[in-house]
Formats: sequence, C-alpha cells, structure tokens
Amino acid sequence: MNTIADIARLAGVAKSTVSRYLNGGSVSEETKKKIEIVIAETGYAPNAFAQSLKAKKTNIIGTIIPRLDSYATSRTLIGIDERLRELNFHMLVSNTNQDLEREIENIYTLAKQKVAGIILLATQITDDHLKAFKQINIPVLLVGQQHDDVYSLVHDDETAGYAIGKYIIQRGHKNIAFLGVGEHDIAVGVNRKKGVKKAVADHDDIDARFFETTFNMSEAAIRAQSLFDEFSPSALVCATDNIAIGAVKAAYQKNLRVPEDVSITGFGGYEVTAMMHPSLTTVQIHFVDAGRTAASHIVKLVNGEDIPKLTYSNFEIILRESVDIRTDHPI
Amino acid sequence: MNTIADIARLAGVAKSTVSRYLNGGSVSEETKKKIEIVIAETGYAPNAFAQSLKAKKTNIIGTIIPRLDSYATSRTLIGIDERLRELNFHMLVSNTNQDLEREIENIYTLAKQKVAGIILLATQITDDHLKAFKQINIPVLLVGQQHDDVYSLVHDDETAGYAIGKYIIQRGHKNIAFLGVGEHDIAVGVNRKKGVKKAVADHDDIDARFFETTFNMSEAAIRAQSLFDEFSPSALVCATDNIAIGAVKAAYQKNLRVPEDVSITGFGGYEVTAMMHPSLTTVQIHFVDAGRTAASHIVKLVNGEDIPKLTYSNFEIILRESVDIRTDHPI
DNA sequence: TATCAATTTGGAACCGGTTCCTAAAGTGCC
DNA sequence: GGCACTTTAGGAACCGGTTCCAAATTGATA
Repeated sequence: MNTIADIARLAGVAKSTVSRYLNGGSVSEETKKKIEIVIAETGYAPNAFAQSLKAKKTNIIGTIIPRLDSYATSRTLIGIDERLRELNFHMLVSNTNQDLEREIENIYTLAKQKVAGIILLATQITDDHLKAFKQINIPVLLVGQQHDDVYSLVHDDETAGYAIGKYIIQRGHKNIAFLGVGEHDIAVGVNRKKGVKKAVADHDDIDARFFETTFNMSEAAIRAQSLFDEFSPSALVCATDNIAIGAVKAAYQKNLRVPEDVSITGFGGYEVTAMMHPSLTTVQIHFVDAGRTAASHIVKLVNGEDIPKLTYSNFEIILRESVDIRTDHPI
Repeated sequence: MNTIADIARLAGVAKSTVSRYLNGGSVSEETKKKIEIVIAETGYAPNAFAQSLKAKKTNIIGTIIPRLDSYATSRTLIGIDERLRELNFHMLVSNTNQDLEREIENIYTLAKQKVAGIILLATQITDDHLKAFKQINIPVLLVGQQHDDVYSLVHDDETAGYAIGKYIIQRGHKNIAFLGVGEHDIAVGVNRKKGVKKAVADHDDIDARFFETTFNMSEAAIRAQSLFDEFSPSALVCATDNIAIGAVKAAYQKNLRVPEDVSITGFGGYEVTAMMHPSLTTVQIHFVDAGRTAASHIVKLVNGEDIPKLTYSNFEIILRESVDIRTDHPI
C-alpha cells in the first residue's frame, strides 16, 4: 500500500498539495492532472486512521444492541444502516447478548474507537449508563427506551398497548389475559402492559389478568399452557409476536381453537405472523422507519444540529384472523 | 480527553515509559505505581487511531452480509461476534442489501478502514470479488460459498439436500416437488437442489419436479399455490424454512392438510419452525457454531497461522410433524 | 572498589495524513 | 512596466501513539 508521500513523489509535488487535491483545496488544473494520473495508476486510498487521528473523529456510528436474533433488532438495524449509508457514515454493531455490564463496557470501547456517535437499542437505563454517557462526551441516542437526560426515540408502547387493549374490548371480550415480560424492560415489560391496563380501566366489566414470561418462544409456550390452566381468557394479548407464536402453539396443544375459543394478539408485526395459521392480529411497529430516523438523528447530533429530545415512532394495528368477535356481548 | 503526553507529564516520566507500562515493557515497580495512579485518576484511554496508525492494523474484523433480516445471518453473526469477543476482536457489520456492487464496494471500504480481516457471507463469487480480494491484501474468509482461491467455510448444502431427499423417499413419497431459489445463489439455489436431485436419482420410481421462487415468504406462498395447481406432490421439499412457511400457508389456503395430504420440509432450523402447527421437519444448520468457527479461522489467518482451505459446517435433520409416511408404498 | 552486564529511562524518529504559514507565480489595472 | 492582489505550491509542525537507540542507574561479580 502506498502513502500520500509516495503519490507526491511520483507526481513530483509536495504531499500537502496531494492532500489539498484530495480535500478540495486550490490546485491548478495542470497539477490536478498529474496527481489524478498517479492516483489512478497506484489505486491509492488514504489511510483512514491517519485521517481520523488528526480529525479526532470518524464517520462510524456505533450501534449497541441487546441481541441479534430478534426481528425488531434486525429491522431497526436495516433502517439505521440504510440511512447511514445515504449520509456517508458506517455502522459498527456491538452485540451485548442482553448483558448489562457488557453494554456499559461497549459504550466505553466504542468511545475509545472514536466513533462519531452511539445508537443504543436499550432495554433499561441505569446510573452506570448515565455516567458512561457523561464521560465519553460523544452524542448518544437511545432507541426503545426513554430518559430525560438523553436523546431518545421510543416506540410509543403505551399508546400502542392502549390501542390493542381497546380493540380487544371493542370486540366484546370480557376475560382478557395479558402475557408480558418482566418489568426490567421498560418498553416491553412496563409500558405495553400499562397501556393495556389503561384500556381495561376505561371499562368496569372486564376481568383482566396479567402474566409474565420471557422473550423466548418456547418458554412463552410453556407459560401460556399453565396460564390456560389457571384462567380461561377469551382473549390473550401478548407483549411480543414471539410470545404470541408460543401462545398459539400452546392453544393448539390444549385443543383450544384460535380464534373461536381464544383470540390471540401479538406485538411487533414480524413477517411470519402473516403466514401463520391463523394469521396473527398484531401491533405493527415500523422498525425500519424508526431505524432510519435514529440514523438521521444521530448524524444531526454529530454535526452539532439540534433535534427533539424525545421522538415517537409510528405503529398500526394489523387486523388478521386470530381475533374473534364475541357476539354474546354487544360490541 | 487526555493523551499519553499528559499522563507522562503528570507522572513525571517520559511518554515512552508510559507506553512501555501500557504494553508490558520493562518498568520499575516504583514507576509503575506512579503511572497507575495518574491513569486511574484521569481515566485515560489510549487513542485507538494513533495505535493503529503505527501498528498498521486494527483488531476489527469486517463482516459483509447480504441481508440483516434473515435468521441464518443473525445466527451466524451471533457466533462470529461471540467468538471474536473471546479473541479480543471487534465485529464491524456491513449490510449490502443483496446488492452485488455494494458488496464489492464494501470490500474496498473495509480495507480502507484497515480491518484486520474480512468475513464475507457470500451468495456468489464473481471475478470482481477475486480482483478485490487480491488487491486489498487482507485475509478473507467466505462463509456459505466456496471458491478454490479463497478460504471458505460452507454449510454442506449438497449433502444436506441429499439427506433430506433420501429421508423423504424413505418415507414412501413418490411424487416430490422441490421449491428452491434461482441458481445465482450457489449454496441455496444450486447445491441444495443438486443434493435432492442426487437422492432422487438413486431411485427409478420417483416423479420429482423442481420449482423456483425467492427468499421471500409471501412470494413463496404464492408460488407454492400455483405449484399445487400444476402438480400434486405428496411431499414438498423447500430450500429454506421461510419458503416452507409460505408453502404451509399455501397448503392451508388450498385446503390441503399438512402432513396428511402433503408433507412439507424446510431448511435452516429457524426457531419458529418448532412452534408452527404442524411443527416443521427441517434440516438444521448450526449457524452459531459456523459463525464461531468462521471467527476463529479469520483470526488465525490474521495471525498468519494456517487453516484448511475449505471447512464444512454441521447439519442435522430435525424430525417433527410436517412429514407423513405414505403407507400405500413400502418403506 | 572497579568492572561488566542487566535493567530502567528518556529522547528522537516515525506512522500517514492535515493544516498553517510563507514564498513564488500568475493576473489585472493604471 | 510596475504595483497590488489572488492563486498555487512547498515546508514544517502537528495529531497521539510506538519503537529504537543510547544513556543512566542498578546489581552482581571478581
């Protein structure tokens, strides 16, 4: 690999001239030609490190994610990547495997790598997070969680939870179960549940019960089975599509027909939910769009522009086959 | 942020001494203490660029992937990331969105970023690829595709295809359809089909027909429907799990029972295939393990160690509910 | 105590770019 | 043709580390 000094020597100019040529300074047409030819011949590409060393900045955005094998994560990453590419940035992905300590560690590592900004697909924000954000002095954007001290982009989980709860109630369901996850996850564990609870609270004739499982499909299936043993809901609202898929499986195993015996809804809008039998009514979150917005925002922050402290992404309820009307109750 | 010169000044030593302290050269106990204290107080972290500039190398492995929203990709990335972390390397992900030109472009960009090595989850290898590999002078490992001139790790698609074909034939099926993808994808489009064809060729009483669709679930469902119109297979072997999921959907829409009327198999071992109704018999490829192996291999290459030019990853057939025995034919 | 080897330390050069400053060349106007 | 002003080009310093080399210190041995 050759350096700028080689190019300068071959073209018979000073390296500052070559640098100016590359960065658009004032260079005569004649000199431009000479340099152009040498660069074309040698296939010269500037050393990104030497550039970054001086500039004290890269065009890399670090993205920290809790897990890779999640539809939500993948789709969000696609959006981030797409938009960053348009803005001439790169995406460096760091997976934490849902380990909070590794999350903190990654923040510092990315800072050391001098990424221009960090997008954190967060599940919860601790004091250690805030301390890290303060120390690294690099723009940070949270996705999926909100904190007053940090720029955030959140899926409007509570409103979405409210909407799906409302919908189920409108379909005449009175015995409603909610299968969620632990409250350590603010967005999924707390806000979605809160929204559903709020919808339930609007009515005084609903028997709603709240259960908990993990993000894992198989575990959700097992939990749903025991749920069906202790309670016979006419509708089961699940906090994620994966949980809903497990619940549908559990229903089959219990010989419950979906939606005739029990209606089931998901949350996320994963592609496979359209292909299931029955296809799943679910809350679709526009992850790719959210990712694109996140990318736009972090780049603005990097460039010193201002953005709103808090942004909401969009959602819509996709009506499919897994929810039935209870005609024994008026709609 | 402070530099090594600051630390040296505060500790009252030369910066070469601090550098030696950090990199394990000979430093007296007394000096070590002094430097240690200053570093602890300042929270000093070396500038990775300055280090890389001199070392002409990073501890970053670039991974180029065709798409992010694929189970196979996610799982492989998890394995790569996991193992790289153990080996003290980082993973930089570049998504090409199945655009071959962008793939080439990414190879050069990563080289410019001075990544230590590149793992390419490839779908096909063109002359442009080979040219790029030659020019960048950085170790490259292909995953999922094989080429004689490049180190490769392949899922043994042909053998796996042969195995699933053999299995279906053993279950007594005579009218077999294969729903694959275009031949531009060597692993999925060519090798899996080739394996199945080979299994069919071992017998002379099989009517096997081969169809094509894309990797997209919905498109696969549409293709499967028209397939059922033109041919009535007792078994449908699909080239990916996503295609199989679409096929199952199509079967329902055609009022065909799975597996009573038509047996369906997948390829990949995606988690959701266990939760479907009926659960899907599929070829499970151990993507995470493959990713781990890929990471180990690329690091060995980076360190100048030798590895086999070609490595095969493992697979196994997961027997579930979507395949029936045809008792009208002897097994 | 003198000599020599081993350990520790500091200074300077270097990695490959960018940028500032100054000098030289080119241009326009009177 | 001379003067002022603008372009263009070169040289040197700098970014923040690592490494080589030589000097200084320590310790062991005779």
